[in-house]
Amino acid sequence: MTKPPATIFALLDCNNFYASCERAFNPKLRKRPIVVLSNNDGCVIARSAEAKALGIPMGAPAFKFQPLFRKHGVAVFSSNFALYGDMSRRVMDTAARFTPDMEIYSIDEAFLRLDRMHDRPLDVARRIRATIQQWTGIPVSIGIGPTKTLAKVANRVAKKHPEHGGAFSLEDHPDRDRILTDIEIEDVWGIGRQYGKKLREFGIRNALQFSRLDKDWVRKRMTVNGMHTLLELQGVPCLPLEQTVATPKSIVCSRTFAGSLTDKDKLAEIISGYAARTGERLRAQGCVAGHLQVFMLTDRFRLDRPQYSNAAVSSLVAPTSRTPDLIRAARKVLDQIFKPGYEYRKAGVMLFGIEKEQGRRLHLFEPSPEERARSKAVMETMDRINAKWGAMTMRLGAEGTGKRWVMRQAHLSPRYTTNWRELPVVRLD
DNA sequence: TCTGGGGTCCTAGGACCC
DNA sequence: TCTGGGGTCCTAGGACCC
Repeated sequence: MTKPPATIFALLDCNNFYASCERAFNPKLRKRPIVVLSNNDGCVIARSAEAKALGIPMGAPAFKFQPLFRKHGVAVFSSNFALYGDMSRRVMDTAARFTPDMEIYSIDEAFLRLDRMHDRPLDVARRIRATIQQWTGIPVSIGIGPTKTLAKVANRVAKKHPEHGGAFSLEDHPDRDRILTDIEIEDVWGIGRQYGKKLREFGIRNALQFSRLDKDWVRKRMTVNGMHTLLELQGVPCLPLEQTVATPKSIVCSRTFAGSLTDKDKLAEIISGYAARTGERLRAQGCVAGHLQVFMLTDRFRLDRPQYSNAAVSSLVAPTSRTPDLIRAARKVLDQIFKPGYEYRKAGVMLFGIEKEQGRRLHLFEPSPEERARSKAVMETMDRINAKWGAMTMRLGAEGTGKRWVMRQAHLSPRYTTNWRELPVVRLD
């Protein structure tokens, strides 16, 4: 009997993705430190290499770092997810030309399988990298290993040591032990702050030490997931390439407001807007939802103010993706949980009980087929218009007519690739 | 004034049933 | 009053990821 050929995983990861997206359309930003801020321009969620070198940490509150930004000429951007999402698609489409065995893991990462190809994995990786750079302007790093977890490790090495040219392979690497020794325990994929702290109490400080622990000991303390991490570090694949896109279990839209809010009608408009956004995403997945939750809370950082938070669920009469149904349910829940006199700082809408619309069993209280077809057509038209002309071009009255005043976005870049009115202009002087 | 948003999975323990 | 084992389902909490 011949052994099945070993799998070879590659992890492709965009370097400082959001910062790189901003830079791709603005050559003046080359070499300049860049930070991208969260919603409301609250905290730093992405940094260019230059910004990291200035010691700006991930999650840094923007207001505390203003002086540093000014002093070093840091280019500051509000997050522009329309741009990042579209750039992500371009990167992924480019990678997919090289192999069909690909799992899009996040907006800026993909796992690929590089066995079953003619050329050496490292050579393929270098070609993928160069092509993505050329076609999209986004720099990526690629790590290669016999398991996903080791591919992650290799990716770290590729990022940290530029002398490898952005691609590094750990398969059959003679010095694997030394490399694993250099990986801090919290930097292992699947081991976060809590487990890291716990492991350090046992004297486990790096990936190599962890990989030599007893399987059952790890399982008992870190669940089956921790055991998988252990085995994967030893080169035993436990996590397969997931190529089918699963139906989401939940869809959330929530925001922290730029200021606080006491007015129930305004809150109702905002929550209606969130319900509409979840509906759009639900329909984009071809799904319907059975339950809708609304939650709201006061400012958790202002302990001198009265605190209140609450959430409640409404079961929809029949699973639906129609925006009016979702808004109606959300407003009903708001009536239940709203308490006057509090300054609300954050609210959100969550859908769950999600299933594919096609082929599902119909519910007793389902609208008639004619009614369903008609409302489906209305929703589709709305989604098409908003896709073409920008989000919220067309919306329901319940969402309010005011501007999106609740969100602060003082440093927003143009939607270069997804809006005709914001295309970049090239001047040849 | 100022600290994001969106997800997944696992386990322990309680309620309930036979 | 004490006495059992085994199974399922649900929820809360805790961990992780980007």
